Amino acid sequence: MMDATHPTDCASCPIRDIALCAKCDDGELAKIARIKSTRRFEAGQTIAAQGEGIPLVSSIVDGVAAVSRTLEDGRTQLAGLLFAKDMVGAPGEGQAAYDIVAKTPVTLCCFERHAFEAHVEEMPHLASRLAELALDERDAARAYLFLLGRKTAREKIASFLLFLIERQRQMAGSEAPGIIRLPVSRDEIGSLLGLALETVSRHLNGLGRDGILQILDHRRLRILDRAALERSSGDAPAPMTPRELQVIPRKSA
Amino acid sequence: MMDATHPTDCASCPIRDIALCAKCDDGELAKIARIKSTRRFEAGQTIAAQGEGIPLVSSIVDGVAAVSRTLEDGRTQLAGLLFAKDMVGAPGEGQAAYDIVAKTPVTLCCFERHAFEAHVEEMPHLASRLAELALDERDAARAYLFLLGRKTAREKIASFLLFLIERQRQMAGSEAPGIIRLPVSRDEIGSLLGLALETVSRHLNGLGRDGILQILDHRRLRILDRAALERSSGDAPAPMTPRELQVIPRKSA
DNA sequence: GCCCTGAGTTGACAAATGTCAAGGTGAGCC
DNA sequence: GGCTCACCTTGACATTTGTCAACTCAGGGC
Repeated sequence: MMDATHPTDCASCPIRDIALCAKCDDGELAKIARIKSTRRFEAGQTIAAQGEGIPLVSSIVDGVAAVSRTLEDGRTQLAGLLFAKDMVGAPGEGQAAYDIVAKTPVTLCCFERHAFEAHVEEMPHLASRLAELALDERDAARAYLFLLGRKTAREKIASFLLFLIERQRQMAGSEAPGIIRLPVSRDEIGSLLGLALETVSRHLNGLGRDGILQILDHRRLRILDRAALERSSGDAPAPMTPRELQVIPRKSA
Repeated sequence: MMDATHPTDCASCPIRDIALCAKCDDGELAKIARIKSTRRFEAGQTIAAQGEGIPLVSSIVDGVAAVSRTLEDGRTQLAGLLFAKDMVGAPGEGQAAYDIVAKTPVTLCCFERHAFEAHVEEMPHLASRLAELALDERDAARAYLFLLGRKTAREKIASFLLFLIERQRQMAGSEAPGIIRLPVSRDEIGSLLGLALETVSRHLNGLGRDGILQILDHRRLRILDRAALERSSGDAPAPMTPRELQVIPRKSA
């Protein structure tokens, strides 16, 4: 289920400044480094399973994972993606609330749960950083909810692409500018957006036909017209006519 | 924008055991009580506005609020509901990420931000409780995402009702058992579920015609057949035929 | 090379949902 | 009482999207 442990150096850690340890000074860092290990998962491997206890607290150093749920009949429903700095098991979580599955090769920075929780209680830096990260993830989940509200399939897909662009920009240098790497299949994009995989395929190709993007291969797109993509997302930088205060109508069926 | 300040007693606080202060001992409680105040908002009032700084850190003591976003043209999109114990401004949040609007009368327990943040740094109980609450809210937002994935309108509505039942059960005694109070209009339910208000109305009445529930008035329902409601929610306690591992198909158009 | 598999694409059709429009109901107010 | 207004309901119709099915394409193993 998981690869060997690779101890690594915090000084060269790509998420040193944004991870749980971001506020720790060198002394504190040395303390938690003692209970630290690095783990690697290949695409497709389950990092944490719903209902199982997680003996580790960890953050994603590199790669993309999905928050998912497996139904009794074996089918899978996705509810979001996790990127560098996102936490996988958190202190105080008795057991995982859902599955976390690697969608690309994922590197995790892990701490032994029990020891980590003890450190949290004595290092205010760590506790408050933990709270900040948890609030960030809450806000990310909410932002994702806004991405899905009352939109057409095309708008959802455009929004999703913009979301990926934003995420990939944050962890800079991953790809040539203007290129999006899709970490998931058409079917999984459908699961993330509540659409059928055929609908995803059609609208992705539709955006291509409209000259907004170019499909390089199944997992890579080139954005040709970012402004048009934004207009397609339905996230109204808005018509100029101020209408009465009302709830957003879904753009169509 | 907000009512007068009403100092109240923590000993009789309905969220004493689940709020930010849950882990605080009497001494710590006394400390933070000094910077505490209670505020009340009427239904419809904006508690926090997107982009504005929030000078207070607070938790909902009673009532229901919505996480929402206002588009440039004045229309509103909802992305979730907030109940007792949920936080409204959190420590470390420079400014609100979205609007928070009261949907019923809401009572908040508020702390002056700057002083509260200082307390967080020196009280590990407070910091770790804050992190727990933030993680809870992250998980609630994710659970809500699962509620929306690849479902028909009827399934979404049934799931939403079950979600409300669960929330109302937690803050016990609010209503006779089997009665659901809807904190929002049909239009707002539509915004929460990504549906047209007419679709919400039709399926709500459809559930009524099927004997699953009874519409008492626009804001109150009686659940007549909880098991059938669960079956209608699409959250598969599942057909017994184990199928191949695949992504959940949307149940229909 | 060949076959097999998984993923993606495309088309035809059906069904669910959105849109438009008309009408109903209840609360508050004069 | 009888307004008005907001909210809800209901119907008819248009459109999007899902479903089913066939086909293509690329990769891996033998």
